[in-house]
Amino acid sequence: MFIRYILFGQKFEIAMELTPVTQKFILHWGEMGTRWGINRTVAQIHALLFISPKPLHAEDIAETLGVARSNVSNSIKELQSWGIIRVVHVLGDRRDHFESMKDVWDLFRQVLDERKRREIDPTLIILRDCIAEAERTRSAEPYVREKLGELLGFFETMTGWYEQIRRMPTPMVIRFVKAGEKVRKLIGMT
Amino acid sequence: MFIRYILFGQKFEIAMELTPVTQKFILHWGEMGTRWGINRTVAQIHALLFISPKPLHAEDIAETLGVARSNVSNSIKELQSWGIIRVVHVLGDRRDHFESMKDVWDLFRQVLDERKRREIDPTLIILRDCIAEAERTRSAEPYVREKLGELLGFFETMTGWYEQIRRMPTPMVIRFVKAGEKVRKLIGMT
DNA sequence: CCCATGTTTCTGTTGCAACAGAAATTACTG
DNA sequence: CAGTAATTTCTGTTGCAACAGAAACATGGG
Repeated sequence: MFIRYILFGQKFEIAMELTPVTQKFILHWGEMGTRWGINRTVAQIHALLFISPKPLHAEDIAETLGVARSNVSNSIKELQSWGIIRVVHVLGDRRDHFESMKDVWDLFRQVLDERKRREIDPTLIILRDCIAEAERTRSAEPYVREKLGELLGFFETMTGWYEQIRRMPTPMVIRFVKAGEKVRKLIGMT
Repeated sequence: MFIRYILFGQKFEIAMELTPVTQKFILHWGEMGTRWGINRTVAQIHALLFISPKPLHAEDIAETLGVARSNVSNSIKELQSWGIIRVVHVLGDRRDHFESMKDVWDLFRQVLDERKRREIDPTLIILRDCIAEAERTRSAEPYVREKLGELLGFFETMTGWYEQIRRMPTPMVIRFVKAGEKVRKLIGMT
């Protein structure tokens, strides 16, 4: 969010202020992030890149959000690990520029995929482990085994379902979701 | 998780150790909590109550998990605010005992409801606000308006869909989810 | 009405993620 | 192969959520 110009053969840039609307959105997105276990700054940077019409470089981001350059660097790395931003290059500029995944549906799918990989899959493993060990050693109370089993069943059903959705192309997912009422009736009849 | 006994007319209780399986589960659940923006201790307490065959009182919980009594008190309040644990009373015992919602599907539905109420609904409001203001003042770039609109559309579609699911009784939800493949085909044909 | 038991609130402490700024490293250019 | 621009890594700091323990408060029973 800089304005760039050249004067007497020298480059200048001044930080462009965010509009109130943009600010409000970025701040809210940051708060939402914290509620979902994502660092506030990371979420803010993502919000900024998401609504930015053009890719931004790290200095831009640092200046616009008022955080340290190093902080941006690490946050960018975090966002990359989530696979939701990528590096692009601008002609005549050596600096890395970053842009967010722009399609909302793809974006959320990507986040869900990552969360599944990082959190749900390990949980499935742990639950299976626990159940196996409880079964083997007979140490745990039957009730514990029962409950862990129910939890595992739940997660397995849900991931299985997600795998289905996951394979659909975006337009089909949208159709699927929007057909909620219709589907409900169909299933109700089954 | 205490063993209680009476000796020479005096009550004794000793803290019962958690089985390795139970420990493993509680610790993992705690970590999962932190990843989703929920306090570790809160999540651990919930895990403990979930797999406990009988309601536990605060002292029990504090002793078993090795945290301060006051910490348990506040965490309990937090869990109650999520609506996933409730107070029960045991005959001949003045203390409050707590038990978790026991049905996995109900439990997750409850959590989803709360998250929607706390996070999604406010986000919808903010987004509508932002878009309205951008529309009114014409201050924001068209691109920003466009992106905010897409985001709003996404959230509206998803919440609309969730409302549908929300109204189904649990067995129907399960059927619905398990019928994933079938539904996919139905929609594909639509 | 007082004592015992149980719970919540208050207050000060602590551990750690988040962070800034400096230093080191890497990549480019003329 | 300097010299500069860009980025990452390192190191020390800080703010705050999480927490423990004490104090205050509530409740029930004899």
